[in-house]
Parts: sequence; structure tokens; C-alpha cells
Amino acid sequence: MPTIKDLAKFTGLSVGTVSRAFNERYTDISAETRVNVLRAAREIGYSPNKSAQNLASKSLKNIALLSVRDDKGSYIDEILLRIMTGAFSYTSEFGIEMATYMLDGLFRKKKTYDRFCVEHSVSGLLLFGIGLDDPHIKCLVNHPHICVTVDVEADGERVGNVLTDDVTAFDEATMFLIDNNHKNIVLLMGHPGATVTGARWKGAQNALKRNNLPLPVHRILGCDFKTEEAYRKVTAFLKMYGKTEATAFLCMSDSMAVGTIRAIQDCGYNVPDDFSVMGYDGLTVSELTTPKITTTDQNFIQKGYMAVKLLRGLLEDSSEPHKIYVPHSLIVRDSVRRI
Amino acid sequence: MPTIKDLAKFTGLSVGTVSRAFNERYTDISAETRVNVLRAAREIGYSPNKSAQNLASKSLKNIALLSVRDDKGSYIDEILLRIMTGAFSYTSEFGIEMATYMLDGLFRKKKTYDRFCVEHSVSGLLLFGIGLDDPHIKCLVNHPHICVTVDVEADGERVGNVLTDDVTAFDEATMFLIDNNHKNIVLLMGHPGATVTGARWKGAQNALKRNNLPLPVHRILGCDFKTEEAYRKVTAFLKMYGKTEATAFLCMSDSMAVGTIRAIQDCGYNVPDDFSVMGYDGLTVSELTTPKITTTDQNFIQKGYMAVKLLRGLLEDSSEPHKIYVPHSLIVRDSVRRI
DNA sequence: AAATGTTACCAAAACGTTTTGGGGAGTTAT
DNA sequence: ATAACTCCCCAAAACGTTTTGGTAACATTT
Repeated sequence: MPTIKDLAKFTGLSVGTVSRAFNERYTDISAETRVNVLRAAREIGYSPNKSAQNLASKSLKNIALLSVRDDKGSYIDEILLRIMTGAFSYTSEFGIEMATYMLDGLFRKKKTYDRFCVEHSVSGLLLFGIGLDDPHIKCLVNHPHICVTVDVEADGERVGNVLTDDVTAFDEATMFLIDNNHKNIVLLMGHPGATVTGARWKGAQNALKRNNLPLPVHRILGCDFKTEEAYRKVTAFLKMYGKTEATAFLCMSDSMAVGTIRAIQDCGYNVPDDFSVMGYDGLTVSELTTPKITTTDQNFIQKGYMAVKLLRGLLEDSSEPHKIYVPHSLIVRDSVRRI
Repeated sequence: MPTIKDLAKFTGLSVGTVSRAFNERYTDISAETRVNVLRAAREIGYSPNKSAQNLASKSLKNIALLSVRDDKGSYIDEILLRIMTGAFSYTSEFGIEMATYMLDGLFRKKKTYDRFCVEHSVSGLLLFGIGLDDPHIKCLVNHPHICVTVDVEADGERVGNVLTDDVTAFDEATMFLIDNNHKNIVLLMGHPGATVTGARWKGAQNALKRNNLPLPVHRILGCDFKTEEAYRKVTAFLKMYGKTEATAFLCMSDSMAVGTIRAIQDCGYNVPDDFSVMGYDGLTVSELTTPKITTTDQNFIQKGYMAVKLLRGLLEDSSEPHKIYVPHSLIVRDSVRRI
């Protein structure tokens, strides 16, 4: 593979001049020479070596998407899939490259995000999948590198966040049930450690309190975002109380809504005639169940898109706004009935 | 961020010795010195710079997963998702790192895979998503770098393939319909350029011919793997022939099976009472429809796992077997009826 | 006692770029 | 005619590693 030296020899120019021919920002090179160099490069099949570039220019703006998951469990789910889709649609639109790394819990124990950046010569980091319990999240605050988190609130001079306004969104979801005359609502909670669980909890409480509706403890089901756990807890609830205690199930995720519907149906009840169910997230599953689930679309694809956009903005000019709320939308389908 | 020089100064050793302390393969360094260096590194927060390493050691074995998609269409689908899951479960198991790049059609026009490797200092490439029409696929044959393709047959000294035995698998799928007394089968074809379409076509033909069953042209529906296209073509077919011409639809993908089922139901027929439907791939959707789809699981997760494994094997010893067929399995569910 | 081997380290070159500090040739202003 | 400026280009240092060739110190063999 030819190097820049070969190209310099081939064109009869110096190495430095050839380098400048490739970097648009330099003006002290004649247009003619530049096109000559580029043509010659194509001719001999030269293209610059990324590692050498990274090494020589400390400030190359290459970006990486980092997804850190717990040791247990699958690395990738539809949410990450959608975020990545959005992110890559941005990079493709603007012709930039982005490496993606999937790291497990082991990583967290050994390395900081900071060090990861140095090792891989990245100056912009996209973080997804980190929880509140991440010990390194604190380091982000005075991180020398720019980073953007998705669905995680993290403050700092050089850190941006792309978020859903979960409090408002879940307030609206709750209101949708209330507006349909549901007064006795069962709330299916997400993972207790997650930021989003707290925010959605707050949204539900706001709506409930505003309407003077109680939420007794036995109507709060901790299901950790999991389908099976929701199935189990809802089945138990139904076995214990039948139709006496509630008319609607409000879930903090679609996956739990799927478990809820299955449980209701397996107990011999009908959705939405006997019980209404609301999901949250707007994933594909919510469209494939019978009945289709009424849910809130978090617009993950746009989140991914905006995250890269924000990252690039921050890389250029760190006075950009640091928090972006992407709009959510209520999708009314068939799992909620007016009573 | 401290460099190796800082660490050398800190420990009172030379740069070269420090470097060797990190690379296990060197023996001419005392065990004591090695642990001292590693401890000191932790103390001052040093970790080696990847770019410098790549530059200095031509033969670093870092690997990348490359997914190249057409300009149009989504970058990521569940298949890629599963392959990535498998791939990352391997890398995590063995504690290695793998970068993932998603590139669009533009890339194909400008660059070769070869050049990509050089630019990014990768010596092992995992290729996914390239079609038969890829102009660069030919270059793979005398590629200086090791690469492994998933779901694409490509020969070469240094290229491995991870595949499903599509001919056999689709033969078996066809036989399942035949064994259930279906004689008039409609075949929904995939993208004409794709290798897999050809292989599955051959499998169907084998089974059909063996049983002296005809497959007239009007029962072959080119649907390009797409749900909507399948919906349209099947609707048209049903409008034209009703129940006279066929009892079963054999789809080359689950996505087309979803469209087929929807079309059948929207035309007022029942699955599987009026028509049977077979899918292929074993994706999540096949489990969420009503009725659940009988399909062939391609085991994409294991494909991803095996691909990285094969890549590593080839990187160590290129005399390994170059083609790996991962086992598929028929999943019998509710969309096929015995008649 | 000299020759040989072994161990544990060092100094310096190399990898392929970018960037800095010049500097010659030509043009314009004094 | 000299000075000042502009336009292009060059030479060399720098980036942070790995790797090569060498050697001082000590142990072992003859």
C-alpha cells in the first residue's frame, strides 16, 4: 500500500504539500497542484492512514458510539437498534464516519470513558445504555472530551444530553387514561435504578394528584421493565383482586405491556373490554399484539440522529445548548377503552 | 494524559522496556519489573494509545465489523441486530474489542474493502450486507487482509464464509408444506440479486421436482423481501384467483410472510384454514403475528458468534476450514394446516 | 582464567501522518 | 531600485508506540 511519501515522490512534491492537498482547510496551495495530487492519489491507489493521522493531529474530530450494557442480558435491543439507525442516518447524510463499540460490564470496572477516548483517539463520544449506577458517570463532568448521552441526565461543561421529557410524557399518558374515565390504575414500574423510572413515576404522580386519584401501594407493581415479570405480577394481581381493584394498567414500557396483555388474556379477561392497557416506548411489538397497544412513541430514531448532531455541534462550538428534548407522541390504538 | 515516556521517566526505565512490560509475549523482562510497571501505570493513569500502537506495529490484530447497505432503506434491521449480538457476545467472552462501521452505498463507489482496512488499521474484517452485485466483492479474492463474510459466498485464500445451507433449509421448508398435503404452492421470491434468493429458489425446486409438483410462473411472486410488496402481490393474486389456484404461500422471508398474512386476512380469508403460510428467517415478528408463523430459524446470533470465531481462527492460522454452515431449524407454529 | 551463555535492560530507528517555521519567486507600492 | 507583500512550496520536528541491535553484568562451562 502506498504511503504519502510514495505519493510525494510520484508527484515530485514534498510530503507536507501533499498532506495539505488533502486537507481542505489549507489555502496556501494552488488549486492546480491540489487536483494533481488528488488525481495522482487515485492513480497509485493512495489513501491516508487513519492511525497516523490520529497520532499526528491531536485534534482529529472522530466520533464513536459507545454502548455499555450489564454483564447479563443481551447487548442489543430494539431501542439501541433504533438509536443506531438514527445516528447512522445522520453520519451517512453528512458523509462522516462513526465507529461503534459494544462493551460489557467488565469494561466499567477497568476503564473510564476518558481513557477509552484517548486509547481510541476519539474526541467525541456518544454514550448509550449507562445507568445511574455507573461509577464512571461522575467522571463525565470534568471529562476533557466532548460527549453526549442518550436517555441519561448528566451535567458538565462538555457533556450534552438527548432526552425525552419523561415527566411530561408520562403525565400525558396517565391523563389519557384519566380522560377515558379510568380512576383505578395499576402502575407497572421500571428498573428502580434507572433515571427514566424516576421521571415517569413523577409524571404519573403529577397527573394522579392533580385529579385527586389515589395510588395505593398494592397497585404499584415493580416489574423491572421485563415482560415475564409483568406477566407474573399481573397474573398474581388478577388472581387476588379480580376486577374489583382496577380498570387499567399503566406500563412504563411496551415490553411490560406485552406481558400484561398476555396475563390478562390468560386469566380469561379481555383487553380492552375488561381492562385497558397503556404501553410506553413505541416499539414494533406494540403494533403486533392483539389488540394493538396504545402507547407513547419516544422517537428513538430521531434521538439517535439528534445525538450525533448535538455531538458535532458541541465539537465545533461548545456554547451550543446542552440539553435536547426530542418530541414524543401519543399513539392511540386499541388497548384502551373509554368507560 | 500521560504517555509511555512519562511512565518510563516515572519508573526510571527506558521506553522500550515499559512497552515490553505491557506485551506479554516478551520474556526478556523480569517478572518484578513487569508488575512494577503495571502498578505504576495504574498509579499515574497511563494506558497505551491505540493509534500509536497501530502505526508502530503493522500487524496488530484488530478486527472490525462492516455493514454495507444500499443507499435507500434502513441501515439496520433485526438480522444485523442478531448478528451483532452474536458477534459481540463472542468478543465479550474473549475480552477482545471490535469496532463496527455502518457504511452506505456511497462507500462502495469510492473505496475498496482493502483500502478501508489500511485506513483503519484493521487486519480482520467481518463483512455483512454485501450483495452479489457488489463490485468490490471480486477484490476479496486476493485481498491482503483476512475477512469473513456472513451470508455471502466468496472464495479466496484469506476469506471465510459463515452461511446457512439455504438449499437444504428451503428444501426442508418446502417439504414441510408438501408433507402437509399442499400441492399448489405460491412462492414469494426475495431480491433477485441476492445469493440467498438463488439458493432458496434451488431448494424449493429440488423439493418440488422430487415430488413432481409444478410451479407455474403466475405462482411465483417477486417481492424483493419486502412486507408491502408481498401484501400487494398477494392481494392481487387473491383478487384474481381466489382459492382456486393455491393452498399455501411459501415465503423466502418472515417479513414477506407478515405481508402475506395481512393480505389474506384483509381479503376476508383465514390463516391457516383457507391458506397456509410459511416464513423463513425466524425473526421476532414471526412470533407476534396471529397466527404465529411457522418458519425456519436461521440462527443469526450464532452466525455472528461463529463469524468472529472464524475470523480469529483465520488470523492465527489460515489453514482453518474456510466455510462454516451454521445449523438451521424448522419452527412449527400455527400458520400451516394439514389438508 | 578465558570463553561462552544468559538475563535484563537501553538507545535509536521506524511507522505515516500533520504542523511549524521558513524562504524563494514574483508582484505591487514607495 | 528597494521594500513590503503574496503565493506556493519545502525541510524537519513532532505525535506515542513497537522493534531491532546492542551491551553490561553476572553465571556457567572449559
